[in-house]
Amino acid sequence: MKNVDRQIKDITITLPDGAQRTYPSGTSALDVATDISPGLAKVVIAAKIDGELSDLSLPIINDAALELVKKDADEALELIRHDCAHVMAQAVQKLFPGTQVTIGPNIDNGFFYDFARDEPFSSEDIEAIEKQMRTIIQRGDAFVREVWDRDKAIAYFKDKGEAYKAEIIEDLPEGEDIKVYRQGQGDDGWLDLCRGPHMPTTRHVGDGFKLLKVAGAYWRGDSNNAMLTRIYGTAWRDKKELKAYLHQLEEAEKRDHRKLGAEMDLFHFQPEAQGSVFWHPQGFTIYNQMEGYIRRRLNDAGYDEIKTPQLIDNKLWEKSGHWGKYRENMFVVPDEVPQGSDDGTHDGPILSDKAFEKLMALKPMNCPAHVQVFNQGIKSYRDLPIRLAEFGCCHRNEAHGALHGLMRLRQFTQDDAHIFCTEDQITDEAVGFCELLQNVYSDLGFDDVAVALSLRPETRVGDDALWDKAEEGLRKALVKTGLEFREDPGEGAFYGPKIDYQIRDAIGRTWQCGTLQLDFNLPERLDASYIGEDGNKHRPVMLHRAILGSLERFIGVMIENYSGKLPLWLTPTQVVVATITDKADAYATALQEKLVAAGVRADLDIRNEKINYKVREHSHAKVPYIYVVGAREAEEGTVAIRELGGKDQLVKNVDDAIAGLVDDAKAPF
RNA sequence: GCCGCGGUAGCUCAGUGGUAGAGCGCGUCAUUGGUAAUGACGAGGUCGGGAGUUCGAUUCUCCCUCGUGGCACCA
Repeated sequence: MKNVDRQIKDITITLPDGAQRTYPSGTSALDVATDISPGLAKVVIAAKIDGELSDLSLPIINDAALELVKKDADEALELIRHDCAHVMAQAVQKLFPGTQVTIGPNIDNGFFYDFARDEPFSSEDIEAIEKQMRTIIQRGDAFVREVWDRDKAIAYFKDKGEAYKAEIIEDLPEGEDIKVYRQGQGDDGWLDLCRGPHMPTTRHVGDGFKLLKVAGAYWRGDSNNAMLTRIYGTAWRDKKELKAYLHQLEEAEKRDHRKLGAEMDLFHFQPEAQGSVFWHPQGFTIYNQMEGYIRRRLNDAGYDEIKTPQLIDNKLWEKSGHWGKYRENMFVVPDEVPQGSDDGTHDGPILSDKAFEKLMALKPMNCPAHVQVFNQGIKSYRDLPIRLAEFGCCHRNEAHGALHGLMRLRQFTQDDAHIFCTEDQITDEAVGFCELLQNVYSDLGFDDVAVALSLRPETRVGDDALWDKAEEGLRKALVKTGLEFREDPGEGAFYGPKIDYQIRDAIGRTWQCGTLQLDFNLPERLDASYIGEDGNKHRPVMLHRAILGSLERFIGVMIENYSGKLPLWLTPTQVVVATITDKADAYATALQEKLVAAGVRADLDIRNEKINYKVREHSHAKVPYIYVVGAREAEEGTVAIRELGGKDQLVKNVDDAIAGLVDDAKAPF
């Protein structure tokens, strides 16, 4: 056994099954594993000492609980990915001397490493790096942990030209161990500043990894800093797991709402209106169904729907504070008739110098306009709460790089509403909203909702008593609705605490859609008031709230969640009546008309094509039902129903079929 | 906005320093067929825009533009 010379005392090692073993102090986890069985020693990759993941080789000084971590453990992926990042960095520096390393953390499903290099990495470079990584892994160099003196470490990295690493060490708190992990010897040697732990050797990384993409990233995530080159990779226990993950990526790509949107003829984008949607008839059917559904829900929950102007004088935006805080995201329009020209060429300046004297802005939010509606007339405490809803079309001047299909637009429609209430009504209103939101998400097929309560930030408006009341009001509401939630101190907006709702989709991605935000600021700025029981003026509390967030974006999320196979009530074309021969044309036409009359979105396909062709085409278009009719059905007054993806047909008489379909196609509310 | 990659027919993509090709789709004709590809023929492209190099540019270079993957942003 190693380290016997350092033996001072015996320590007790407790294994997960409760068994206790005695070893000399300084024994490593690997020693323990070897002692238990040589076979075990071969498959362990790390240790958990008193619950903390550590290197196998680390000497254990005192009594400890020890868990030996094998490749099938959850923690194994962390280790594999992190080691893989080290191997990648070594490969990069071997192939591209002069490249500086910066940071390389694990992320979901993989890792990245940021490098500072003048030239970007080409796809051939990436292949070469991967090849080099395999060489390093096959060599099976041991990861060796060393603790360095701080100044020595800084000097070492500075001397090597690793300015970023030196900077990282300089920023580490005084007194923290500067740990370095070395892998390989001489020419094939490499080391990196690292918190660890690592697996025993590079060979343990295995072959379940792949480099995925190269991207730019700012040093320390700050756009004022230098742009580094980031290489993303994914790593798994073995090739099989890797393959499964890559397959999953492909599947996710197939669901991309932009791709499905084009295939299903739902909408398009074009350069003349970047970031804004051209809805096609099929897509707008979905949009209208969604809007109608939310409208019914809001109406039922006691909201009043309004519509407010698109273009509003910037004076209002100044008053609301948006001009100061949000201007760079606003589209500003001069309130001036563009200049004509006498000769009809329109060559002259479009606007006069005075154009800037009066500016209008396309609204980026609806709230100031809603306060204007509230402010009309005198409100009594008896009128509260007042809930004003609007399918508000907003324009935001988003950075070009941020635009992404329906998910991030410059013009979008919020299912927005503002509740004006008293401080005492906060909890009831929040409860009401939470319930409404849960019902809506559940109707739309999202049952996994994560809730976060964001509390007061450093800089804020409103006194602490108000914040106390507001935060407590929201907390109480969440407890009352029985929703599980997390609290995020300091994450609230400057104008009030908020609740954010995240839904999880069919492939595990999360989307932040719903929100409930208290606002102490805007009623003050825009002088909203009501007359209280005491006959005096009071400020109402304002709640901003949305369930879908953006109608467009939510439809994008729905398309991806359902892979385009939306619930029947949202599907643009619910059924196609398709004929086998033209002998059934008249019967099919009558059937389709009957369906339409019953409120079903039904198309007719009496083209001169074979039934195979029609079935294939409509299946591709994801039409949920195909009603096939031929001479037989025409004679018997029936229809052969083919469900999307199904192989069998169900023959029903026409009236039963229609009644059943109408029932299935009912909106959930 | 920043870094990288890309833009060739309606769509997906191949290709070349001598003005272009496939599959699907589209049109016409034939086919009257029973549940995911019937056959034949045909139309369709200033190869994203501009400038440069060249006898000649879709191809090479530069600029612009749009898209895209990240980063930053998302009061």
